[in-house]
Amino acid sequence: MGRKPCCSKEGLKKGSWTKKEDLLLTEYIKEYGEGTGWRSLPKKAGLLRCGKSCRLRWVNYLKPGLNRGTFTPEEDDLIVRLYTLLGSRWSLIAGRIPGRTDNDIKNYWNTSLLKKLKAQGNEPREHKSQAKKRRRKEEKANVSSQINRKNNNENKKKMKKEKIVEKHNIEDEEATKIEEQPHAQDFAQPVSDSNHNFTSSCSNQDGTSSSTSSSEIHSSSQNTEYHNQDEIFEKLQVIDELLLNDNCLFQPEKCIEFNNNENHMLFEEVYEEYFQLVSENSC
DNA sequence: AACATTGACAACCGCGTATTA
DNA sequence: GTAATACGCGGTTGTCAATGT
Repeated sequence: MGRKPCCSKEGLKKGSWTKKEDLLLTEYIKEYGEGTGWRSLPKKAGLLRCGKSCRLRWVNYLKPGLNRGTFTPEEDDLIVRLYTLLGSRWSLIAGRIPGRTDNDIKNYWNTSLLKKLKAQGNEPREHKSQAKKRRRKEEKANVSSQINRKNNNENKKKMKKEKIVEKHNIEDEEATKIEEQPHAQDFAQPVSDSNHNFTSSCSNQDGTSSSTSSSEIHSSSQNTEYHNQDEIFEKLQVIDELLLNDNCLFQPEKCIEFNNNENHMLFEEVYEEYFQLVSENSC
């Protein structure tokens, strides 16, 4: 079964979006919301664009509440820490940084932050998942060059089988990792969840999903030998409280106001302690 | 002034997964 | 149970403005 393209490419516009297109998309979503299906949206909104392209434009550029200002040192720090823990799971990282999108962070990481860190001699180690990905890519490249096209189908079947086995191996490894570092994943839970109790679904590297609630995290942390897990959890809760506050630290227009109030002092204090604890754990 | 290089960011593409029929 | 479809993610490429030569 060949996968069809997400949409017919014929007659569809590509490249930069015009103001008129932005307006059409914004107006449509304002009226009907995001949940009406991206595929059918362009036609309904009068756009000659692929639904995928519309989604991307909305999510990364037009959506209200996006922070398009320069990255603050706090955000830099947060990104580096989360990258160390999660690798290039940009959407998860973005979920912890209000107003920033995965694309934003990914671009910033690739164009600025990584260079900055290299210059400082603080280049982060390649994350486990990244190393695995890289190896798989290299292997794939080698294998594909050797595959005899006549036997392509057979090889595909074989690879499919191998993938299943590999998937199981990854799952085993993830499970082991969680056992070894009980809360490495916990830091990936979005701060901006509306229910605000850390209940969230989390996409794993292999694409599987898991969900954890704060109570589960808390109770499991009590069973761990890591003495500071509870403390980290508490700090995270405080940070979340502060981030969900109207005077969110990462909204630049509110920064001045924020800098002057007590919450900011508290945030800095808790933030400092939080990263100390995370550092101890992630090293 | 003209061209080359670099940096930042927007957008595209392909893949994996979830959902639907 | 399976194929078709839709969505979301991460890697990569394209574009354009700023800067250097």
